[in-house]
This record gives sequence, C-alpha cells and structure tokens, in this order.
Amino acid sequence: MVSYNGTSPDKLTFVFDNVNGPDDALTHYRMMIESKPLPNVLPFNSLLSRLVKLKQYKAALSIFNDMISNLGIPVHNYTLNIVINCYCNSDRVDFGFSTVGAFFKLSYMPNEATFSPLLKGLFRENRIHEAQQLFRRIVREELCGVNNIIFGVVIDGLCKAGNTAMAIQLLKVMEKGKCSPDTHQYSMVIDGLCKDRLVDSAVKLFNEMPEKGIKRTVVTYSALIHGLSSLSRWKEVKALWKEMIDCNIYPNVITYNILIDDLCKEGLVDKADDVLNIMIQKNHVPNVLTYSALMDGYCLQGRVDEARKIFDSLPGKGVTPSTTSYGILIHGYFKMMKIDDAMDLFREMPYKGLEPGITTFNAVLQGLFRVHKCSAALRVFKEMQAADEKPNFYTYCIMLDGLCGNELLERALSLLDEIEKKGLDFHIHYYNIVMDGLCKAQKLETARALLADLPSKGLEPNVITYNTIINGCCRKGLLEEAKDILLEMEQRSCFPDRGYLQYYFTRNAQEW
DNA sequence: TTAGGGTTAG
Repeated sequence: MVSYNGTSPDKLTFVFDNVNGPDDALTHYRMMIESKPLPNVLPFNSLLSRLVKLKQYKAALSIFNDMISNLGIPVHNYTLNIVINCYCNSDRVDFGFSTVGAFFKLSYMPNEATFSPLLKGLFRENRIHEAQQLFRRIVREELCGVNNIIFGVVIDGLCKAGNTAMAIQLLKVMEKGKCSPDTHQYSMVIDGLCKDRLVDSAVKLFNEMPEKGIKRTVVTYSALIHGLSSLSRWKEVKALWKEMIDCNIYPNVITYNILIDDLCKEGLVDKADDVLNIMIQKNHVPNVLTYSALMDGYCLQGRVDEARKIFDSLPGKGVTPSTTSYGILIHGYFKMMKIDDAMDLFREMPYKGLEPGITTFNAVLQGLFRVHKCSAALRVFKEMQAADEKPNFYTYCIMLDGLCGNELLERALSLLDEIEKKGLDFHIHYYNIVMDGLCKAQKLETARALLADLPSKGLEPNVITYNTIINGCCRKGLLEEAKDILLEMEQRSCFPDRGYLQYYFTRNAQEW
C-alpha cells in the first residue's frame, strides 16, 4: 500500500506517486483510517494532493467529506486549502468560499494558498468583478500577503477577461513593490494585448523586457508572432522570427502551428505548406493542430479534396483526427455543396469515439438548411439536444434563419417562443431574424406585432431591427411609415451592439 | 504536505 519515502516510518513522509485514480486512492485511504495509531495529517494531505494532481477533484472531495464525518481524522489548514482548490477547479467557487469559514472554526488563518484558488476560480467562472473586489480586499484589509502567485493569477484573469489595461497597471504596481513581475506575467499581458488586437502596445511591452532584465522565451515570441501574423504584418513577423533565432530561442511546434494557421487564414495555404516542410526538416513533429490548420486553409480556398487527402493521411502519420478536424472537413464539404460527404463524416464521428460538439452541430444544421433539407436539420437539432449538447447563440440564429429561409415561419415563431421560455441567452437578434423572414414573406403585420412586443420582453430594438422593418415597409410601398421609423431610430441614436457585430462578422467570414 | 505560470484550431 503506502510506500514510505526513506526507511524511517516515523517520519511519515508518504509517497502516493503510484496512485493512478480514485479507486486506488480510496483503497489507500481505507487502509490509513484503519491503521492504529491513526497517521497524522501529512499522509491525508499527500493523498488529496495526489488526486488534485490527477485532476480528480470529485474523488478528493468525497474522501475529504468522509474525513470530516469520522471523528479523529486530522484536518489542518493545508487540508482546507486543498479542498478549496478542488471546489474552485470544479466550478464551485461558492463552496470554496463556504469552506473558508472552517478555518476560523478550527482556529486557523487563511493564507495566500487559500485566496489564490478562490481568485482563479472567480475568474474561471467569469465573475470578473467579484475577483477584482476580492483582490482589492486582500490588499486593503491584508487578508493575506500579496505574492507573485496572487499577482500572477489576477493578471492572467484580467488578460483573459480582456482587461489588459488593468493588467498592465498591475505589472507596474509589481515593479514598484517587493515582488517583481517575471517572464510569465509579461507573456500573459503581451498575449492578452495581441488578442485584443492592441499589437503595438504588445510590441512596446515586449521591447521593455530586456531593459528590465526580464527574459523573453519562445512563448513570448510565439504570442507576439501570433498577434502580428493575425493582422497580416508579415514583414514584422519575419524580422521577429529571425531575431528570435539570433537570440538562440528556437520556435517550437506551437510557434510553427501559429504561423501555418495564420498563413492559411490569409489564403496563403501553399506558403503554409512550405512552412510545414521546413518544420519537418527541423525535426519538429507536426500534430493534429498543424494538419487541421492546413485542412482549414485548403477548405477556405474551396480545395476540399486536398483537405480530405490530409485527413486521410493522418492515421498513417500516427495522428488521430480530432473533433475539430472532422468539423473543418464537414464545413468544407457543405461549403462545396458535397452534402453526402459531409453527412458521412458526421455520422462516422461516434464510431471513432468523437462527440460532434456544438460547433460541428452548428455547421451541419447550417449546411442542411442551405440545401433546404429542413426535416433532416430538425432531426439533427433533436439529436443534438438528446446528446445533451446545449444550443448556443449561433445555433439559434442558424435555426431561426434556416426555418425562415425555408418558409417555415410558424415553426420559427414557435422556436422563438421556446427560446424565450428557456429564459437564457435571449437576444434581440433572434427577433431580427424572424422579423426579416416575416417581412420577406410579406407578413409585415406579424413583424410589426413582434416589434411592438419587444419592450414587454425587456428587449430594445437595435439598428438592425429598425432596418428590417424599414425594408419591410419599403417592400410594401409604405414609405411614410418607413420614414417615421427612420426618425424614431435617429432620435434614439441606436447602433449595432457587440454581440451582433460578432455574429455578423462570423456570418460573413463563413460566407453564410 | 497547500496556491501559479504564460503561446496554436473548426
């Protein structure tokens, strides 16, 4: 069972490296609680830590619950920190916060290792404001020290939430204080800035690194290269690539994948293929992401047969196609109206142990509606829900658009009703799609009624809503009404919101 | 014995 690290059992330094899963852990736990005298807290903590390392948070929590229900089994502050970490990693931050109370009951004080998982968990659950508030409280009320790890968690969370400005401020706070930022934190912020398309600010920060004695690594370079190449700033990419190698920092598989992917997205798939060959010459092993990027590049060019060739060659290369590889090819086939090929692949996925995922379902639904196979699309929509795959914003847009575009307006209206009843993710754009469908079908009355109903649903018409109705009126020759709506729209100075722009961008990017 | 760490896909 438990192996001692060393020869002296009284040191009680247990090693659980051989524990490979929850069952193993439970066996060890049972033996520990049956042994007399009961071991001290260390092996219990080690066992729970091992489960955390294996990402078996549920198993760790169920052992912990057993520990507290059995009198005599020791629980210390380290144990509680492990438990909080488990909750936070299973999207149950609130249970994590409840556990903090146990510290005081047991006369312990929470420390940095208590608060950093809580902060990380709040960011993970997208509770950005609460995370920021907690961080401020930690600093102001000195709930614990603020070390490099806490700063790192907050900077990472802020960057991922798109608040790079505040992340940069924190870097500055760190520079003035005791714990200086390191290469990880700089790389996080550079990556965050690039993702926000603020590449010039990223370059500025990147240039500051050597002056401050902070090393750049392949990760720093990769993040910046991605930022530049996604904006087609190829000259700078080339210069940066050369500079990186001159500094004896060598691109890894991820760096090559980034370059290949961005070249493909630019339509330069043959150049991307050259990069693949260079990568292989340099003894880097391309992986499923490399090949998926290339497949996508070929599909974007309408060269779906070449994408298929790559897909078919994967097993021979020891690479297993992923859900995404399938999704790319399915989408490519639909785009070229090769419906049977697309559906064959879609049906093959479960046999390969792959679940389609929401994006693939969306591609299939979109493709089927496009070729007017509405009953097949409705069947897939049902299958999707049966597979417990929750429709997202795009799914509903595709469904509503597909139903309206195929003269199934009644069905679109009842789906709108269903979405509304679910109460989640309710968006003005769903109405815009249906109103557009109604206007095109000369059912202006029903469209007007939907428009009039919007305030009661807590929705505000946006510029698209107005444009749709104006178009509908013009189509019917009701120019005066169109003019009135235009005036109302101008008075309210409404603009497209971010959600719509995102949708619109995706729709056009996919040549919907 | 507890907390983190960064770069790639549809």
